[in-house]
Amino acid sequence: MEHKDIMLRLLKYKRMLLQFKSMGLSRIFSNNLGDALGISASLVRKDFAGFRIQGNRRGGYSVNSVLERLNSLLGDQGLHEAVIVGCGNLGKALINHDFTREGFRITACFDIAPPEAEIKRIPIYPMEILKNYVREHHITVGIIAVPFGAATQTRDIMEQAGLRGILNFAPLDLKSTPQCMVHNVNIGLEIENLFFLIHQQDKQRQQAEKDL
Amino acid sequence: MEHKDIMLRLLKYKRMLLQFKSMGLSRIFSNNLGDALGISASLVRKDFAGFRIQGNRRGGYSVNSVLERLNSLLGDQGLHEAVIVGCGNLGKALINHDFTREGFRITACFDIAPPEAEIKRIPIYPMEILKNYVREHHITVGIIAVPFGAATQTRDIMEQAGLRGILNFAPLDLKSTPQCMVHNVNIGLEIENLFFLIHQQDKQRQQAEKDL
DNA sequence: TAGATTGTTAATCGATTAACAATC
DNA sequence: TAGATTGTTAATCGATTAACAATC
Repeated sequence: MEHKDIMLRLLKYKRMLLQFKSMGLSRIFSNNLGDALGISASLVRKDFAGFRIQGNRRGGYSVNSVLERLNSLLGDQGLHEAVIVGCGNLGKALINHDFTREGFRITACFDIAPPEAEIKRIPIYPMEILKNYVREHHITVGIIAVPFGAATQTRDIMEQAGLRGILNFAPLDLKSTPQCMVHNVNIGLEIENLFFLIHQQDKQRQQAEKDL
Repeated sequence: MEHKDIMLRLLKYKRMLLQFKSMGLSRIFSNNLGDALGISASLVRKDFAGFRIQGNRRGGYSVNSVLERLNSLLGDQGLHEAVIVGCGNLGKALINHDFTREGFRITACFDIAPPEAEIKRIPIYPMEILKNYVREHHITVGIIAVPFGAATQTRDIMEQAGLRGILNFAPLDLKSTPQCMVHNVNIGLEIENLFFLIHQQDKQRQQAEKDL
């Protein structure tokens, strides 16, 4: 968990620093960054120290040099490329979305039965082509946007095709392997969780009223 | 963090137990559940004990009675209802998605300029109506599917409308308040994180090769 | 210099795991 | 009974925070 979390924080530092930079700031304190990200200044300094990002004991950190270091750490080789598997509602929505600001773009979509040849210049191919496409274009990351029932099989096909990372939107936890890392985003579970947490809050507040 | 995580686990227990039940199992061991969810048997037993879910020292847990207890804990008052704000690509995709299996349904969508009057029988209203709608229908949870620039303002409008929980898909972290809890799902960040983790893996493997 | 902030170490905190006695 | 599994306590682990000396 450590690794995954600290990595995410590095990305957040980068985004926040870009924002600070666009606002004209050239120096920043661990304090500011912590506040902006909702974490402690200690943690910012610890993270930075761990990745040999150095500051100045008087004037804080230089926005530019931190960004430089972060870019070299994050492997800032321009725009990344990813593919989508599953051209239903969610798949189409993702195709239509512009992720260039986020640092990557969707180059193709795959489906057992492509509903169209292309959407917004992005081609939709049958699944059989996936493996070749991944090889030829050196794709490493794919998104699963297929229904529940097809997800497990799709995952395995994608791993066999040589993909190294998968973001899964199907409503079940797919497992990672050493060859292929899977992160799961379960929208339904997140919503249900909110209902549950609110329910809990209400129960606690009612209890608190009783106690008076 | 504890609370959020253990709650999510309770939901996962429930889903997994429903699956076991549909497969005809009536009793289950902490062992089985742990394996299925990728956590330790100890943790399952600890979670259960914490919520007074009791098992039998010989025969494990009764699927039905655990489910009963979970349902009463999770406040299983039938199908929950949520609304969406933002009727772009993602908003439309979510409207079209059927979440009944996940325990809730979308009852309405809101947009500053509704592109259509309804989609799949789900009405799309102008933002001005949100507050009244939330009050009249006792809605507690909403989904943000608006662009980056509109997100912060939208969040505040939703809180003022009386929503208690928000799932945010806009690419920035919105903050929670005591009145309104926000969970952020940043798709772009998740994808970038995968690229980054793969990059790290490659660096480590290259290093390992060198060390030979 | 005095003041402020980093870099780093030690303390804290919480979650997970291991171990084992209780017991069905 | 013997065996197996829970329930619970203690140990571990890792991440975060607090504190403070170093230093710009």
